[in-house]
Amino acid sequence: MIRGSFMISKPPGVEDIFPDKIDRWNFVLQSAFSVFQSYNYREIIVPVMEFTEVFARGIGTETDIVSKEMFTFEDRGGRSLTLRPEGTAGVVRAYVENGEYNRLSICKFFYCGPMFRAEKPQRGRLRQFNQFGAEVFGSFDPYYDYEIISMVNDISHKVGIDSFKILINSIGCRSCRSEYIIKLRDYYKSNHDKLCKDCQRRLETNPLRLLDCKNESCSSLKVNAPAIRDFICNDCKGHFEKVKEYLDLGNIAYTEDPYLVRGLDYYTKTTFEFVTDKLGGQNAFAGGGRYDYLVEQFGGKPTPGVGFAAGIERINLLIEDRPIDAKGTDVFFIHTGGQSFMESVALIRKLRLLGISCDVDPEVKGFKSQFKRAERENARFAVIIGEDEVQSREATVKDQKTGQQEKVPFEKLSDFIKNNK
RNA sequence: GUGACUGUAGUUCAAUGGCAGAGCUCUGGAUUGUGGUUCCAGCCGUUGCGGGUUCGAGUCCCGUCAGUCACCCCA
Repeated sequence: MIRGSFMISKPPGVEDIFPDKIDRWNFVLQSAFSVFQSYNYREIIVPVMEFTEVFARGIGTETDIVSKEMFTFEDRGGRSLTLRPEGTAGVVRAYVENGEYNRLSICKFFYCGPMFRAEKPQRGRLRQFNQFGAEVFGSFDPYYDYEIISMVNDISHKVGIDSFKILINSIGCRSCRSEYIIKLRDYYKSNHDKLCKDCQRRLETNPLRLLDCKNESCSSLKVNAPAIRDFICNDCKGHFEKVKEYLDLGNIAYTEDPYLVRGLDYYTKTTFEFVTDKLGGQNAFAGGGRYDYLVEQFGGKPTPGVGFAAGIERINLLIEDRPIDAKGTDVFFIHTGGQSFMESVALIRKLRLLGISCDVDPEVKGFKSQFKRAERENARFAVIIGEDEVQSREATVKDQKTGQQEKVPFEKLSDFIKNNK
């Protein structure tokens, strides 16, 4: 901080991302995009801001996300707006609002962008964070559950995440799940006194989450708790078996976790999470599942769906030791000022118009500092336009990798760079 | 949101309550116009911020802000 000035700082839990981190960022996004393309998914861009109703109805008013983690404010007309805490609800709203289900029987989308949750920040847990994700609309087929999981698996390998586990579960459909929840609630009610305070509240608000509690006395009750797999209907059971069959076929290893319960109410049947032990408490870097009633909840024609979202910052943390090629400029010009600089500027303009990346320091400095700068800019070539070169109309081109240099006439410079870079 | 810990130069870290320092980075130089290694020199601070105790506070106390970790939750 400069003395006498006052610091304007960023709000907690948001990040500035400088160029040295952008190479890794782009590598992750490009890897994801190329996998999306290989599965024939197409990009959709939806607003980061929606009417609060979109998330309240979509995600569920009793969830942690909606009840305490949303950035919500009023517009000037007094309508309640919210910065999106996740991507699916907005995509579903757009799908329904534009009547997309009338066009194609199956729609496959991917998206990426910032999400916002008012949580207490921690490493790998930000208030503004970025996700990419995908959604499929229009099919009950378990093939698509597999396709989504397979796609996340491919992206994870492609970006170089060393060790991760895929947890999968089925939480049933509308009918069998509610039957299960009644049984679950009965079981825990009879053990009400052994539950921690949080769980006594969960018993009313979100009984599925009882299975998630790490409190010792609560988790010991889990052993004898009714398990969802004993309650799901034949349809859900068959669906889950088929998903696993596809995963086996694709040689994709997974771990069944009968207690995997996700914090969004819209899921049905398949849920999954990609987890790692390298992110502390933030162990999931991707997650998703099926949501067969969400579209009709938004007033659309009943249309099933399945999707996932992955956290870009968390993925970056997982691969931060992995070297990424840093892109530098093609040519850094070295000059001695005056006419030498004027010739350089003219040549730079020509090369740039031909798509060759050039840079130069306009100040007159020693060769030593200019070469240092060329090094730092990761230049492929250093081109010297000094007094001798202006006289002979030949540039001295130094290959920064080999250290070799040669004379190249001004008019042949662009061809030389193009052919050798 | 609850609890614990941390906060010193651009950065990584030192400094029994007694003159705020080092490595790296950065800038310049080591005989005419050549980077990465080496050597020399230089720049960089109201010790996160605000109070208090003290002859004296980077150090102790209170508050505040931010970060980290755990809980919670999830990407």
